[in-house]
Amino acid sequence: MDSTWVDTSLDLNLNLNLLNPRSEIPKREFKFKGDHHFSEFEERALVKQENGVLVEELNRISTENKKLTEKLSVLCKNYNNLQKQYMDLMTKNTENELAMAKKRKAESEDYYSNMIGLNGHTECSSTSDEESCKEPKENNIKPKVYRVYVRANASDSTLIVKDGYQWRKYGQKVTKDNPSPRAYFKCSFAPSCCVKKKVQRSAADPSMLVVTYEGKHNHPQPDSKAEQLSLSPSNGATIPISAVTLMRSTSPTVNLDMIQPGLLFDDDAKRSTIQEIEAPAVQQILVQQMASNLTRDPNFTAALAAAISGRFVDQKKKSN
DNA sequence: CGACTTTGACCAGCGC
DNA sequence: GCGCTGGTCAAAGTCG
Repeated sequence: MDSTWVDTSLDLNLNLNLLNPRSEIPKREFKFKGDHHFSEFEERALVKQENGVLVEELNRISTENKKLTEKLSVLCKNYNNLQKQYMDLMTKNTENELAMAKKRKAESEDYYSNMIGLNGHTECSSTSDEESCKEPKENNIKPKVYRVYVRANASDSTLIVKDGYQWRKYGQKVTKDNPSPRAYFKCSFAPSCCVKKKVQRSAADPSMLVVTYEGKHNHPQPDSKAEQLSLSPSNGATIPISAVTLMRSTSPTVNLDMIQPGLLFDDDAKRSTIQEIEAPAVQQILVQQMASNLTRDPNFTAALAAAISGRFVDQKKKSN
């Protein structure tokens, strides 16, 4: 979907002629009209007339603003519905994939036993936290893997993705298929937490960071304020967590013991598709939220009105 | 001084 | 067995 799905430019439909007293609005010639001096009465009448036109125009703009706000909220509603439907569809597809994988697994038990664990568990599910870290390796159970794509500044070499959790970097490696290094992080908030994440720039699109999460946190999110997943600090931009959730929903959420390994890691083709879907999706959400916030904010409308009136006063001064 | 990052060394898995 | 590769360790360095 194109990011121009909603026009965010504030077309206030200001009749600039309104701001230019030299055009349609009756010219104010207070002092002379030929040899004729306006009387104070005539002068007041002219001002009154002009004020009337302005008030009328202001009312028209307010009405139009209301209409636009309504249209925007309808658009948001429709978008949310579509997103919900899309999520449902994705969930169904994932379930189907898992079912197919199960079927294949049953058919070719030998093949899968060589490639992956036989146990159906996909998460650290043991009773103690310590065990939850060790057991997957011992029993050949792979923890749940989430892959998230995050847009980041291409010039920023740091592989830091703030997601609200506390991470300790324990390694960095240049991999074969990607010139940019891969950084390895462990959750450092709780010593017993075994969640790891890998961050690497996408080979296809250096502006995208590929974040792979492994395992499940066994503690609450330490930074509750960090509901937004922000990009590297240098650019200061943030992506709302809803956007990331959406991205995750489109990326292959996989259970290693169910899906053929090739489907999981040979995902270059998938990745390009994912990027095509995700990048505009994030932009849409940003645009949507910005527009929604702006139209709901009374301060913004007040500031807008002030700016318009200020500009009008400026123009008037200039024309005088 | 403690927490965190960097980086070279080491290890395990895999293919040939 | 050997080499390649990804993942991890741990000592040294850095920073607040």
